[in-house]
Amino acid sequence: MAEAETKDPEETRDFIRDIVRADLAEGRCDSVVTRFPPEPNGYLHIGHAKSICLNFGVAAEFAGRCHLRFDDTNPAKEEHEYIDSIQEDVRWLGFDWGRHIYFASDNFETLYGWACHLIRNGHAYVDDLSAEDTRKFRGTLTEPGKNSPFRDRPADENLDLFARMRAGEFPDGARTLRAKIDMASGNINLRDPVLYRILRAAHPRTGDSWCIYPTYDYAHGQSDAIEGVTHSLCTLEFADHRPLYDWLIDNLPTPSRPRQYEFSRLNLTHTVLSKRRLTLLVKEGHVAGWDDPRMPTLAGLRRRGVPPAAIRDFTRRIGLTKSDNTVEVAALEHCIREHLNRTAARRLAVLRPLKITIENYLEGQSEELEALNNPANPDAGTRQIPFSRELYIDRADFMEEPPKKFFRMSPGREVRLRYAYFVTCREAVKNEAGEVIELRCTYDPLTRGGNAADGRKVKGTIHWVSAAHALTAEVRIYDHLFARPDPGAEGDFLDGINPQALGVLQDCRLEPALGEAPAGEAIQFEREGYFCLDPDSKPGHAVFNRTIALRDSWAKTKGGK
RNA sequence: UGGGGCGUAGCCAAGUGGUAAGGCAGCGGGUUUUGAUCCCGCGAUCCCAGGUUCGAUCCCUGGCGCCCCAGCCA
Repeated sequence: MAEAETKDPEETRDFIRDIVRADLAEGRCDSVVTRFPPEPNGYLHIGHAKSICLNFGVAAEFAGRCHLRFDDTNPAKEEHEYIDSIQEDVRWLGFDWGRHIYFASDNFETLYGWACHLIRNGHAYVDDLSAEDTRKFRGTLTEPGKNSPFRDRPADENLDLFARMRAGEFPDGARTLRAKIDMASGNINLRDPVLYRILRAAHPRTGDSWCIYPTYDYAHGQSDAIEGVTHSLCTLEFADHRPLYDWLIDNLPTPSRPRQYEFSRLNLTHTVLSKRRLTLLVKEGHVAGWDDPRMPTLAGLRRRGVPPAAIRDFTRRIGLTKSDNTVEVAALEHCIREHLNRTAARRLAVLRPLKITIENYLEGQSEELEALNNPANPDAGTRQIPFSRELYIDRADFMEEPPKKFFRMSPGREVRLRYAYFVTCREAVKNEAGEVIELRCTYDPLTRGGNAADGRKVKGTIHWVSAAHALTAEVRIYDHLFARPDPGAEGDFLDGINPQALGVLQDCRLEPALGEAPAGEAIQFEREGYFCLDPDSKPGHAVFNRTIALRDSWAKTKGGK
């Protein structure tokens, strides 16, 4: 039922799928092999979801396969925690790499041998230039670089030096292995790019068995070739690297010839999607962690209660092109509401309780009323909700002096309590400070279930909960992490953090059926939004996260006035 | 004054020599025991200027604008 998702190659069309389709049709490859290649130096976010859905999606649609490969070539930044979280997040998103999990580090020995191959053919050399001098020799965007004085060392000397780099004879940064291409190229990536650097750092997988590590440019394409990847899909900023990608494949005895294609990365309003910035938010404590529900990380979205199917649908709807784009969060929010509306069970919960007393309802009496679990889905069945003399309604549903078009409770007005009775507010009781602390009401016994025997109508329907039967809970309300749509467009992006992004309501009252809510399951609190139980919950202290509010056109009219 | 990429509605995005899909947002209206959902309706001198053509968003030429690249990060 939730399978509105397509497996038909004709359904989703974009320039990448067109290329794959043509390659298959014209025999340039027998089957398609893609890969999702994260570096384990942070948590996955919704931008990665776009790439994951593309790579695994294309593989599934064309009956190929998609590998999960970790580009673990920089032990200075990588951690095992990330290797684990990435796998968990990809699985949660709904994808399965089967036995095809790989690590660039598995290829270190092969890569080393191929580097020697490059040296022997005069395609690479050991350079003694410091990092600073390397930069100086590289030239600028408009001026060509200069050849390193070490550029023309004989192959034997290079081979010897390279072996000694590996053996640990030189300090970090003392030498590099560079491809010998063209220091005058307009493409800076071709100005003798570094292939290996000396770096003494414990690697999450190879430990301290290496002190030289291949760079991305050297490891990535070769890993693709070793795995038999046919279509290496990456984001636009790597387009400049493609000539180098191809040059390496051309000059190495790789078992296959992968092709790289680039698409534009996702940008979303009201949040940040750069690993650097997300890491900063976590490390500096601006959020509670990578899985903070305000974060655009998959872990954060999961904890927030966003269904993975909504994310998949979102990535499909935004399309795939090479144009820079910033998608409005509203588009994501739409997908979330759409999926939740179909699946979430409905419950009544009062977030800001205001007590009301039904004066003509007998003290000590109570009854059970039947309520639909999901009006959109009859199969979801019904449940019983207790009703009694003392109830809670939301403070926002009462106004002593209501403006025009306010359909909720106010003195003298009759409204419907959902699934219960019509009630009329007779009096607002105030404290010394003049604040309304209780409403005295009467009910019409002939409206049980919410329909009047005489057919009279009522403008508003509000939710409620029986005071004596209610559960109390904490509810966390989330808003956009950044108030501006474009954080950091001017000044430090951290200054744009929305202080209102997290709001905590401590004294919420829930209908009893909510006592059985399993963690993570989406529930609609009627007239409020979609919520799910947070793992912070303890016995006797439930904590709910608001995944997303229901659309609220009343707030719009009210605010627009 | 180098190299690469991109310019179709507020935001995504199809299309392609014959006169502009769809989604999101917005705005109106209808249904409604969630002011939700659902349903209906409304928006484009296709970056600009020349040229080719019976006809150009699409082809050609020249502009303009935006993004990326000078890590021993990925």
